[in-house]
Amino acid sequence: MKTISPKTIDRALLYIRALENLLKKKRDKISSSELADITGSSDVQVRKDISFFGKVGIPRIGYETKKLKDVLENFILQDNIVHIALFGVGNLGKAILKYPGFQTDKIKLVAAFDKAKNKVLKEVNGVKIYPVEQSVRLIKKVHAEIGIIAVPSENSQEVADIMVNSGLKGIVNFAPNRVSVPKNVYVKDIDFSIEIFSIFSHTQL
Amino acid sequence: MKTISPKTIDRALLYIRALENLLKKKRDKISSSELADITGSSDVQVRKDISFFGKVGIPRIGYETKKLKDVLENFILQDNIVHIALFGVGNLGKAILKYPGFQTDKIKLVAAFDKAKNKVLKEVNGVKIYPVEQSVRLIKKVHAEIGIIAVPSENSQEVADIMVNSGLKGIVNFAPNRVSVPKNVYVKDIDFSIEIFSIFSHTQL
DNA sequence: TACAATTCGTTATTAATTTCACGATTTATT
DNA sequence: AATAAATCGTGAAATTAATAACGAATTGTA
Ligand SMILES: NC(=O)c1ccc[n+]([C@@H]2O[C@H](COP(=O)([O-])OP(=O)(O)OC[C@H]3O[C@@H](n4cnc5c(N)ncnc54)[C@H](O)[C@@H]3O)[C@@H](O)[C@H]2O)c1
Ligand SMILES: NC(=O)c1ccc[n+]([C@@H]2O[C@H](COP(=O)([O-])OP(=O)(O)OC[C@H]3O[C@@H](n4cnc5c(N)ncnc54)[C@H](O)[C@@H]3O)[C@@H](O)[C@H]2O)c1
Repeated sequence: MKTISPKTIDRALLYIRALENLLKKKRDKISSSELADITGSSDVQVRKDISFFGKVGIPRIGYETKKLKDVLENFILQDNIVHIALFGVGNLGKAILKYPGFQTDKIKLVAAFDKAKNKVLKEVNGVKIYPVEQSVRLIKKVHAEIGIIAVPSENSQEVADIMVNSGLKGIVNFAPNRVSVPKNVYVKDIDFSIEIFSIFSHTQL
Repeated sequence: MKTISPKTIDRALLYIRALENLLKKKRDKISSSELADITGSSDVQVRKDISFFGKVGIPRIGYETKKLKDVLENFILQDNIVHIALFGVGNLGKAILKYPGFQTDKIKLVAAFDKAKNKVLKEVNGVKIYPVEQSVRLIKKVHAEIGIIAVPSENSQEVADIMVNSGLKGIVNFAPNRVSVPKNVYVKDIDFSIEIFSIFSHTQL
């Protein structure tokens, strides 16, 4: 039994969203090359990725939009809804709370936490902000799976520790430093400054 | 002459920042394995990456913090300052304007643009918000290199076109769709929802 | 019905990246 | 001086990922 590669998963997520958009536009068929254009890939890559999930395409026609979306979603997301807990309701945290992309039928931001007393117990975009002291209990109660770190880097490790104790299995870390977690917890760092430098270096080549 | 790999560049940026932090703490020596721990890599990977830049290490000792930082910076950033232009001063754009990481001695956010009349001509964190109509002229004037797209996805392509016309060579796109640009312009998509799904998938494996 | 055109699916090939293995260098110690 | 310990540097091996090449399937058409 072959295992799916992480790169294939990430591209499949792009395919899924592209397919959703196509469905909204009532496009019921799509070819590998058009899907490649939309998602910034190549037709071969698209077919190769999809082949992992079985034979879903129709030669000479392409893929049925709905069917392909269902096949990909079934494997990658099943009917799971991803529940998110946010730590830090400052500049970035507030923007995240207001982000409609985190309140869809597939993703729900279920709780926010802040250390500052004056931010606590307010509600932003339907999400209540709780004091950090209640976080472990509340996260377990709402069964969140993913945590977002949007606190200053000085506090990122303490937040990561709380997340681990709460049973979160995945973390997005926006603070510009790494946090230590047990190796069964997956951390993805998103570092704006490093991204800028990386792009800049790219343009210098 | 070997060319440097993009992955090495991205890790080198992490090394540089780690070295800066070590210097602040007056640590003047560092081993590949400790640098690996800090940056989430492996000691071999660190040495292999650094070996691209020459023989900078001292056997039995490690690397001189200052020297290694200089060598890496010299290759990757020279003494360039990266100038950024931001499009879209909404929830995310405002957070970015207030982000201190974008006002350092290596990165400067030099201009912001918005379509909405009521946002224009205000100043956030020392950066003035201009009407989009003036963007091409202003960006050329201040010699920005990198643009940030923080507008709704319906408007991302028009912003990308402006960026290309202004001569920007790199773009960070936070809108959840791809934009078309000439192939000499480098675009990095940062898609929060896809990141969440990706992490979630990881935790399911 | 035969043939051309189109697009998928898959194996083979190539390229890129990471990991391994180990020699070389330096310093400390007996 | 010889030996041990630590750490760098690097070619080779292994792994992972991307690309190419091409057969198979389907449909439209002469
Ligand atoms: N603002 C941006 O656009 C931006 C971009 C990229 C990364 N970041 C990073 O994201 C993080 C947050 O940035 P920001 O601009 O929102 O900062 P901020 O100072 O505006 O907000 C930080 C918030 O975290 C809260 N906090 C502190 N310690 C906490 C804890 N232990 N538990 C819960 N809440 C806690 C504070 O009360 C505050 O509300 C920082 O690490 C920053 O470097 C910010
Ligand atoms: N809020 C978040 O945390 C978040 C996270 C990830 C991605 N995003 C994405 O970032 C983008 C911005 O999100 P937001 O929450 O800030 O939205 P927002 O609606 O709060 O702000 C959008 C801003 O863009 C301006 N704008 C629209 N068209 C423009 C144009 N052509 N030129 C210049 N300015 C223009 C609007 O006037 C508005 O001020 C969206 O694409 C969103 O999907 C947001």
